Amino acid sequence: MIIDYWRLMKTALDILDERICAAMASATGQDDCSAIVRPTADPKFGDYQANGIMGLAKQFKTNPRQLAEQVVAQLDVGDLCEAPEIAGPGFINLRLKPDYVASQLLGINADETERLGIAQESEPQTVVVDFSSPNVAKQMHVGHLRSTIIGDAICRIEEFLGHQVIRQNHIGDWGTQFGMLINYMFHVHTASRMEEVFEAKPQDAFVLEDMEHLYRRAKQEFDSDPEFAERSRRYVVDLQKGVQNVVRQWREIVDLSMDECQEVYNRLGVTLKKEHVCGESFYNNKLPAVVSDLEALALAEESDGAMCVFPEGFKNKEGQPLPFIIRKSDGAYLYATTDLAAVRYRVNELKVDRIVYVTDARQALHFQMLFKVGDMAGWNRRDGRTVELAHVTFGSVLGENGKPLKTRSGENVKLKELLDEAVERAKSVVEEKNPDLPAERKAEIARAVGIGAVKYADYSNNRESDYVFSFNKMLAMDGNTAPYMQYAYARIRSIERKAESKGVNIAQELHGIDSLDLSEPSELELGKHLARYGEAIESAATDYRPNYLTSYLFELAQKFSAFYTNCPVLDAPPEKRPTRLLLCDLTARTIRHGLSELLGIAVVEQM
RNA sequence: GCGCCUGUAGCUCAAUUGGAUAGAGCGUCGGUCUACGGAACCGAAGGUUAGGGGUUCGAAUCCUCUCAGGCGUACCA
Repeated sequence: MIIDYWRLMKTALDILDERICAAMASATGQDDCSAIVRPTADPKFGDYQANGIMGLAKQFKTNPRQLAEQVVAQLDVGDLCEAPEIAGPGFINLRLKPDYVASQLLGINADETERLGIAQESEPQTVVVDFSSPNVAKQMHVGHLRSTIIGDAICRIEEFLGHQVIRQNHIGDWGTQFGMLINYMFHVHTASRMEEVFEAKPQDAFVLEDMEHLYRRAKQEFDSDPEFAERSRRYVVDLQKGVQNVVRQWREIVDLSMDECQEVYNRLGVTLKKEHVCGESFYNNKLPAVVSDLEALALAEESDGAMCVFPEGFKNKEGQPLPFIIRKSDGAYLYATTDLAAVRYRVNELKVDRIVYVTDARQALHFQMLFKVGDMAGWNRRDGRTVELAHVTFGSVLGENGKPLKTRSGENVKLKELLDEAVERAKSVVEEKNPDLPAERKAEIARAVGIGAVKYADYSNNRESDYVFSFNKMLAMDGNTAPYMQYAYARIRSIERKAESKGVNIAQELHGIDSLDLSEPSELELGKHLARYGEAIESAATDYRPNYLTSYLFELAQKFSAFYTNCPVLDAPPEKRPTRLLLCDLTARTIRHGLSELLGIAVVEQM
C-alpha cells in the first residue's frame, strides 16, 4: 500500500484548497469559489490558512464568520488536519496531524524514483525557454550571468515537473559587425601583421580574447576609413548571399565563440549545449516573409522610410503612436523582425504551448510590443489555441558602489574571471578550515563552493530587483548562502558515514519502515517542512522565482539544525533511531535535490 | 515630457501578489553547551514599509498626489 502512495501524492496545500473550494461551493451554491489556501503567516495559526471566505462573504453580503462556520460544517479534512479553527475576520486555520506528516514522510521514503514523492504534471506542456543569448565574437561577461543561470534553473524546474523543455540559445550571430570583422580578418589581420597586433602571440593560440582585440581594431578602422567601411558592408551582403569563403570565416568566428561559451556553461553547471544554439542567423531567411505577411495583413505600414507596426497603446515622446520597426529605411532587419520570426517558428514548427523569455528588465517594452504584434497577427495561435508568451525579467548586478558592476577601468567584468576569483577565494577558505584534505579534494570543494556561491547569491535574490555583488557575503559561512547549505549537507553526510562506521546499516534500517515517532517538536517541525518541498517547487515554477526555492532550502537547513541540536541521532533510544535517521536522510536528499538537480549547484560530501 | 520599475530594521534582502502582530541573515547585546562536524543552538534590541491622502472587514501590496533613484521612450540588441 504505502509503496505506491507517492504516485498519488499531491501537496497538502492542493488537497486542502480543493476540499475547501468544494465546501465553499456546497455552502453557497456557487461553483467557482477560490479558497486561497496559503501557508500561515505565523505558526500559532497552524500550518495553512484559507483566506477565501472573506471575499466570498462580501460577494454574498453575509457575515464572514458565519459563512466560515457553514463551510467548516461541510468540510472533511480529518485525514490531514486537526479540527479546523475559525479565526479573526473569517480565516480558516488548519493544523496538520502528526500522523499525516508521518505518512507523507514514509511516502517520500518509499519513492524509489528520486522524485521525493513529488507528482508530475498531469498535463505536460512543451515549453521553449529562451535564455543566455550571448553575443558572438565577444567573451561572456557579468551581464550574461543572470539570464544564463535563471534560465537554466527554470528549465530544470519545468523539466522536473514533467514538461518538455526546448532550450533556445538565441545568440547574436548576425549583423553588420560581422562584415567588419571578416573584412578585418581577410585584409588587415594577415599573418604578417600578427606580431604587431598581438605582440608576437602565435596564431595557434588564437582565442576569443584575441578576437575581441581584433573587433576593437576593426571598429576603429570602420569608423575612420570610409573605404574599409564600404568593403565591410559588401561582406555583409556576401554573407547574406552565402558566398562560400565569407560564410566559412563567419562560421569559424561563431564556432570559436561558442566553444568558449560552452566552457563557461560547463563551469557554471548550466545545461546548455551546442544543439540548443538557434541564433539570429537561423531566422535570416525568414525575415522577408515576416514583413510581407504583416503587410498582407494590413498591419505594417511605411513610416519615414521604415516598415512599422503600430500596436495600440504605445506612445513615443511626442505622444504619437510608437512604432515596432520591422525593417529599417536602409532595408535591414532588426531584432523585432527576428523575434517575430522566432515566435512563428516556435509556435508552428516546434509546436510549443508556452515561450519563456529570460532577459533583463530593460527590454520589457520590446517584449510588450512583440507580444502585442504577435497577437495582432495571430502568430501566437495554433489550432485555435493561444500559446502563452512570458517575459521573465531580472535586475542588474551592481558593484559595491551601487552602480552596474564594472572593472576599475570601466570594462565589463568577464564571466570567466569572475568565476576564477570566486573559486580562488573559496580555495583559501577551504585551505584555512580543512588544510589536511588531499589537494584534489580541496580543489573540488573550492569549485563547488565558489561557483555555487555566485549562483546561489543570484538565485536567492528576488530576480526583479538589482543586487550588489559581494564575494564576502556570498562566501560567508553563515546566513542564506551556498556554503551554509553545502555545509548543512556535508554535516548530515558525516553523520551517515559515522553511523555506517559504527555498524549501522542505514538503508536496511529505513527500508520498509512503516511508522514514525515525531513526538519531539523539532522533529515534527522538520518533518512538516520536508513534506512541503513540492509546494516550494510549485511556487518557484509558477512565478519563475528561484528565490522561493532557496528560502525553502534555507529554512530546511535551519530546522534541521534545531532538530540536530535537540535530538541525538546515533545515540537515540533504539525505538527513536529509525525516525531520526529518516529525518536526516530525507533532509540530505532534499538539499541535494534542490541544489544540484534544480539549481545546478554542486554538493560535496566533506568540506 | 510620457511610460515602466524601485524605495521595507544600521547593512544585505524576504514577505507566494489584498490577509492576522511586516520576516530572515549579517552586525550589535545577552544566554546555552567538555560537541553524532561549535561552521551550532536559544533569546533580546532594532520598523510611521520614502511622505501625504484615498479605497475596505483588512494595504508594504490597489488608486491618487508629492519626493528620491534607475531604466526605457523610431530605425542597436
